Amino acid sequence: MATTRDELSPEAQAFLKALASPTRQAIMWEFADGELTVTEVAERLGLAQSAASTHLATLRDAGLLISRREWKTVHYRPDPAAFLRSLEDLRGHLLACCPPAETDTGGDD
Amino acid sequence: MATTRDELSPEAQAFLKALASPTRQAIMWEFADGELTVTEVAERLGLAQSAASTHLATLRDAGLLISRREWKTVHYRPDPAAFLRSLEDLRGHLLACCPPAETDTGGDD
DNA sequence: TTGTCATTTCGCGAAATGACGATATGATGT
DNA sequence: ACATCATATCGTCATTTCGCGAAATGACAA
Repeated sequence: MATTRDELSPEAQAFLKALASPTRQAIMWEFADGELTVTEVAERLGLAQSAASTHLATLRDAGLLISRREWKTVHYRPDPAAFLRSLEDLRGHLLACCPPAETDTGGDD
Repeated sequence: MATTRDELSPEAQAFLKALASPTRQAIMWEFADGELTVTEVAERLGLAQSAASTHLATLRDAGLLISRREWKTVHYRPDPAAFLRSLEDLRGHLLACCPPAETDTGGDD
């Protein structure tokens, strides 16, 4: 049983704070094309390079992205396993404190 | 199909912003006991009543809580159907942009 | 109507966030 | 060594958020 009434895991907390920003959401959606560098993200989003770097670091720290250094450039890439874990943690906590009515049609998932 | 590469639904956006606050997370976990009034939440969390009211309104606006007025007092209650919808929307978007690698360890759950 | 209780809204100051430009670090090539 | 490119970090400023107390709103009783 992974979820109690305790606080969220630090990863899930960071996950929420990271994705609460519309800018960082937009950054995440860009990764459908695969890996991206800091400069590429900055150009696509119309952000300063420093801003893109900070946001990517936040997303990496939150477990949403993985960074890989290739010579000069750093390539960022989604980490589905990690963010699915946070997502499950979050859902577990929500269902633990606030279960759907038992009188419903029955469990499906 | 509910999820495209588009932006998150406004509900899901509000959901994320609402739960990004540790204080509002703590408020949510209190609802395991059922309905709570503004004053009760303020007392349990050690918050000023006005602060509790604002946070509860934020959570309600984000679809996490439902408010029900009974005479003088307002009773708040979780809305599992709504926040599960936001959770699914969020997961759909993340899986759309960042699908788990097929060559990865393989999905098991 | 007046009075009381619970909640909401307002005003304020402190702290966090997000953007930028400028600078520092790291890696590569000459 | 120096120069260059990509990234990370720093300093600053504007905006937002979060806490509080005080005042306004709404619901009920007398």
